[in-house]
Amino acid sequence: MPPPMTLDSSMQSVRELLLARGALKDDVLGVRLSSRTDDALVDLHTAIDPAELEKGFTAVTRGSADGLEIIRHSTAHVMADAVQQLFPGTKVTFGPATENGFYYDFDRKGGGTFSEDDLVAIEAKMREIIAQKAPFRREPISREAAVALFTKMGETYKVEWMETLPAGTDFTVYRHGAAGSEWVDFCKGPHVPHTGELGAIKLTAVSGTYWRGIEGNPQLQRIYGTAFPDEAALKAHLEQLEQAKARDHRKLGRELELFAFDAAAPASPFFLPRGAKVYHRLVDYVRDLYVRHGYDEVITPQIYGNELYKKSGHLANYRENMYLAVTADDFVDPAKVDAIRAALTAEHATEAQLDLLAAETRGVKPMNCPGHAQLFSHRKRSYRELPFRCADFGRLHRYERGGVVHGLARVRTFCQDDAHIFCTPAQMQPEISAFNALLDEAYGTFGFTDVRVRLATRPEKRVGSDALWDSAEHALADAMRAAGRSFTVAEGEGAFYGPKLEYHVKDAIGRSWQLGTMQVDFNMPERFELAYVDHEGKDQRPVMLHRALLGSLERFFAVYLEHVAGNFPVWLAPEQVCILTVSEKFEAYAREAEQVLRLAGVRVATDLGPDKLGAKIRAARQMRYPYLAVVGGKEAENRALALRPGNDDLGAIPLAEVVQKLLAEGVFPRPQNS
RNA sequence: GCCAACCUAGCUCAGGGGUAGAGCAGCGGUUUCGUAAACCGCAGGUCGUGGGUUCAAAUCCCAUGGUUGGCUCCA
Repeated sequence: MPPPMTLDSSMQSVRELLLARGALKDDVLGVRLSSRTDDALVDLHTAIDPAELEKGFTAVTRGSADGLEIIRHSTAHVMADAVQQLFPGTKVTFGPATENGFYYDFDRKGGGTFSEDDLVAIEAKMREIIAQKAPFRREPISREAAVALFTKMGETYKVEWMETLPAGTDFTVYRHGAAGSEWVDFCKGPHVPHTGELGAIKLTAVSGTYWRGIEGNPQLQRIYGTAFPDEAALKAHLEQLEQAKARDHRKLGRELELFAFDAAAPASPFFLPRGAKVYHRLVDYVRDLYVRHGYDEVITPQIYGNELYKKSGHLANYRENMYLAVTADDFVDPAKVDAIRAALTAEHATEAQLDLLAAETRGVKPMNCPGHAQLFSHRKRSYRELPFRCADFGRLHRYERGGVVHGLARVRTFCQDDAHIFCTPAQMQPEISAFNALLDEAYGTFGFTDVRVRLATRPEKRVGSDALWDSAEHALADAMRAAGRSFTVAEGEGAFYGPKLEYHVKDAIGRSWQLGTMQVDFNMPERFELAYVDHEGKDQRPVMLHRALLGSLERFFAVYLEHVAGNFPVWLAPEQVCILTVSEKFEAYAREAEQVLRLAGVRVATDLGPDKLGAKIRAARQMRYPYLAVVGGKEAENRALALRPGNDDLGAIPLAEVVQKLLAEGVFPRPQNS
């Protein structure tokens, strides 16, 4: 063990400082210092200048968000300790706390993997370490000593990481365990006082990952776990996971007969009649918005010759995600087939290869934008036509790798409520503002009130001048400010052709989803040499705004289905009401009532079978019809329906009134003034 | 694609070398019933697929398809 570095005599541990002030409560794990802007979270082990504490601090307790992070980070250390005890020769890499727990990435000796049985053993070993209540210790160390120590330990990943750290970085190690058999990690902390502070732990999963997240780097084994201040909090977390499972859209989709998947077309949904009704209602709702917000819908081809995708850049940059459409005639010349195969599979296709693909192959569209650019340039355009808001519900196909597909949320065929707005540079800002208003209306309709926006700015690899980027980014930012909306900036995360706004919503159980997007694109108009004639008769280059409201409708279907846990509102539900007979004696009237509702345009289901009413209500509730309508002797006699929304009971209502009520509730939601 | 796991009736799941099971759903019958499960019966599966080991494979092994959880969080 290298000797600890001598500390500046003015430094004192946070523990001592708090103790002297009488502020060291049992549940305090550290402090947040007001004097520091970043890395303000400091544990009890850390030595600081007492003056720093004087400037103000907040005690970090076990129950706080900061405390939770400390607990989880320390639990990750304990897990790594357990793993190295049970599996000697395993190398450690990174092990951070995360939003829902923690993980640690390992390189197991000989490239071995961990099984779920291993997790059980590791968790048992962790509990042993925790029971020892062994103290954590923090130790500042010189770069040279750290490199020497971890080199000697054979921790090559740690050493590699140290070598990437800039000069002047403070190096520290943390140890825990009994003297003589301490587990040590190169770590900046913070950590709990001793392992006894931990306890409510659970290892949850094991997965493969790559060193520093880069494909091609050595394959590591990641073990996931979670930890909480106490067992009750852990139990609550696990129960919440169960709840999320209960409203999983894949489960609801099956149970409510909305959609299905089949190995005949992996990751491609079959929308069943009930699901298709909802899907079409969603599309028609967006169309209803479009009418009032000045969009024009177009219908464009599914398959294009690849010249188009060469022009747009997709063939060079997106072909691994594209489906090709072939015909028997494409296979008559074997030499050509070989050349096409070579061009398709080349990591960086040459210009000649791209030309070959463009000339000889067709692609199924993965995006609408190239087709819309083509449509725009189909004839001469005047400034009087702008902005041209070109909407398209075209079906898109993208080949997604097997591991990333997920129910309806990530599929290989889908449709977006997509539109491209062709406008002048001066029109950008008002168009963006108008889109915000449109988006507010739509999201409000679906009950997504917690909307967060990220502005993704210019990436390193980009096209267009800095002046254009400035104006594009300002247009997005100014429009957001004008609408009084806050946003965060995601530096360098924009698309190569322009910056974008990403709209994220939180669903009913607090999960965040990206739905809408607004992108400013200078690239595509350039590539397609798009032009409009200005009022002086000169050609000008339009800007393309690429925007989606709900995003992929498949994905939105999934998000919304989980958000409402299957309980669609009357305007969207596959069937708005289900008629139930008290006994089969009332079938005739029930059928008549069904017909009246149906002819009026109400979506209606029936259960006229021989079951008892209680059983029918139970079954109908499980199908989540917004309204149940009971038909018995009284209703048949009075030409009424006993209407039951949810668990409520409105009693008998005349049939004609029911029709009016359901029609009124079934229209697309609109703001008051439109 | 990579790591781990799973795949048995339409759905949820039992069975883990020795003749394929249950509940729900479906179908038939009895009951004709007033607000979250009436009763009786019938039918339904080459245990994802292909190969192997074995006297014998749903069960063990290999391959393959599909599915699920991960592969963004940085010492």
